[in-house]
Amino acid sequence: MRYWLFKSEPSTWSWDDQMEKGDAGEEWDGVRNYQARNAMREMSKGDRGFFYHSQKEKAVVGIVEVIAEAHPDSTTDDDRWDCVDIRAIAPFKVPVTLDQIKGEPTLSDMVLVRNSRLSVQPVSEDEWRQICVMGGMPADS
DNA sequence: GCCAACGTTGGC
DNA sequence: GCCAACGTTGGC
Repeated sequence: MRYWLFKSEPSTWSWDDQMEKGDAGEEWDGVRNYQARNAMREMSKGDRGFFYHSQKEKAVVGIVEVIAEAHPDSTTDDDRWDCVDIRAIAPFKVPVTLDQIKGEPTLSDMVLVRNSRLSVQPVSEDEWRQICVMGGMPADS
C-alpha cells in the first residue's frame, strides 16, 4: 500500500463535502497538472491519503482511501486528464497544521514543504505514520 | 492583497 | 527546442 496527499481549497471542496459522500466517495476531478495526474495514475485501490485544506486553514484534516484507480476525468473531454475516486475514512482527532509539519525536522523533505503548489503528491510511510500520530490517530491508520 | 514559485503556452 | 510571457497556486 502506498500513501498520498490530496489538497483542496475548502471553499471549493472541503472535508465535510467529502464526508457527505460517504462510502460511495467522489471523483478527485479538476486536476490539470501533469505531476498531480501522474501521481493519481500510480495509485492503487486501497491506497491511503491525507486530505489537506489549503489557504486559510493549511492543515491535514482527515484520511481517505482510493476506491477507484485512474480513469478519465468526467469534467473534461480532454483525454489527457485522469482522476481517481476517493472516500473519507476518518477525520483526524486534531488537525495537523502546516506550521506543525514545518516544525518537525523529520518532515522537512515532505513534498508539501518542498513543493507547496502540487495538489496531489506522494507521502512516504514514515511521514504517514508520524502525521497520523500527530493527528491523534493510530500510526497504522 | 501581494508576491514568489512554478507550470504552461506559443512565437520564433 | 528554446525561452519569454503569462496565468495560477498558495503561503504569508
